[in-house]
Amino acid sequence: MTYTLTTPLYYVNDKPHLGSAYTTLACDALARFHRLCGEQVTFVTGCDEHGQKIQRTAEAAAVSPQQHCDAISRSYQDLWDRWQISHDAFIRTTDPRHQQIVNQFFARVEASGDVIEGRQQGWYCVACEEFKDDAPEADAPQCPIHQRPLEWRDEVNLFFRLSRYQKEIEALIQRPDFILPISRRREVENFVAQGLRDFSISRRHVPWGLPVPGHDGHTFYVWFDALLGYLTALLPADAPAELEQLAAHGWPAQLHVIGKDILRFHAVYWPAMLMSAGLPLPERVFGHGFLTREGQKMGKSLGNVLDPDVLLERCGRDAVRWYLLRDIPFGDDGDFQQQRFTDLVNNDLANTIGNLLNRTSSMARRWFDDSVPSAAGARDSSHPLAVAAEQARTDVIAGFEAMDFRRAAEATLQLAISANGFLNDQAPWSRMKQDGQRDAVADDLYAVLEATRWIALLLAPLLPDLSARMLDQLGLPPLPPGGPWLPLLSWGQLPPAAPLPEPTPVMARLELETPL
RNA sequence: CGCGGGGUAGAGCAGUCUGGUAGCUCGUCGGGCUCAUAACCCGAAGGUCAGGAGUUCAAAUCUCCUCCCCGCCA
Repeated sequence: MTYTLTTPLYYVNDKPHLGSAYTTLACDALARFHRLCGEQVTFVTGCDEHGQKIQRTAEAAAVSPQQHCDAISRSYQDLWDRWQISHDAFIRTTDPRHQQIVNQFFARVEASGDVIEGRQQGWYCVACEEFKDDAPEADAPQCPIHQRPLEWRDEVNLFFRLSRYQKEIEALIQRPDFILPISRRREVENFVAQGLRDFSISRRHVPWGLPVPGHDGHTFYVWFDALLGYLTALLPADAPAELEQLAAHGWPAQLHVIGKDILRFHAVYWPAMLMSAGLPLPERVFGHGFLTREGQKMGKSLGNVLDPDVLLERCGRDAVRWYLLRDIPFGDDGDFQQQRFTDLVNNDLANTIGNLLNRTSSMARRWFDDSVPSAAGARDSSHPLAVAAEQARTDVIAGFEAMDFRRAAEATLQLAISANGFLNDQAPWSRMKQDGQRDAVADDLYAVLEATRWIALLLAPLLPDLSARMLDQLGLPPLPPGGPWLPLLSWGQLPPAAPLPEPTPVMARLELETPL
């Protein structure tokens, strides 16, 4: 069973922002989950590096487009390294292999009779790399997204005959799981229902692009070549890049995760292009929401941009991952609120989970010779915490399968809450003072330690770092990245009498003195 | 203009399809405990469910109207 998933290939216009990090983090959690379940995962990310916008940005910075792309693309790779993103492939559309794939793909599309010449007239937004629908006679129209003047274009371009795929696309987007979340499907349906129009796939006078074979002076429209990056990414670097090899390397993808703004490209244009080239279609496109900050759109003009770099440095991987994935329903728009961020991280991670491990380990070490107490009834699957753990496992798995990170996170938390409650009810600190209670206390502490082992395991896809620290604190070996995970999730596997390391807090509380 | 989503406690959300004590998380307040990272456990306060009209024994939930936010329309 193989599982291929992709982030968007990020446009290298500027350094990475939090939105890109959000998408990538979510994919990372998904990729880790599927690996832990024993699947062969290919997690693709990368950069989209062509187009007039890049060219101009480079010019403005007085560097060559290639230098510009190298630098920005480098910053993406660095950032993902620091976030410990577990991607298997990082594709750059300036990779020479990519040109080969684009050429082969274009040849197929052309052979299908889906490429025609047409004259494109209209107002163009370079920032969007898109033609807009403003009337030709419009006076100095502006891009509604970028608030920048549109440029008038009148040129002969190559067009992809999207209109031929009306029926197929209509059928495709009706598939229940193709566009997720379903709330976004209607938008696409609406768009398709208006009738699909052919779209231009080449530009003239844009030297920073891949040349279109057989059409001098044309370069590919950036979106046309960018989407194909998903294919190039899958092919091994040490073999010739051939479309024929894709089936052996994980195509079709099971999932494209994207921001809601580029849903149309992925749910309409891209499948039609693949159909034209005779390639299988991805199974699912998930368009997640956008992040605001304290209720406001993040933007340079407002100066309220949250830099993923700063977030990482000041708060750490676990905190940010937890907040973004546990608190924002994946798919919906979300608001980053610093107060809630620190509240949740401190409550959930430091207090409920971290302190649970800390307090239990302390008691076990103090009264049971620095080791895991031996257990009798606590290893039985009918123990109340065993039952709670089973429930948590079920919910975590269901959560990940539904791409509902929040559900997975809450289920894990719930287990920790149950364990804390159990401790308070049993009050081992009191019972230790009574005669003849030692074995009962041992049993209780064992059960709670075993529950924390489960918590650590269940946290692995979401918070790999914290998970590893918890396992370490329990005296257990690190989790092998490819699993097996499920076999470890059976009650009573924590070895009794094993030594417990001296406890140190696995999760520090966040104390942010100043705004992020 | 058209289409779609939304307006529920201080904050973020669920509940609306299949009317009938308005629920969750965080925050706030009170109590308990003392093993632990000022932590953990228990409890409480806090809502005219955007506004108006209607249907009904009964409306956050159904109908109509109004206001406000947000998204889509290459």
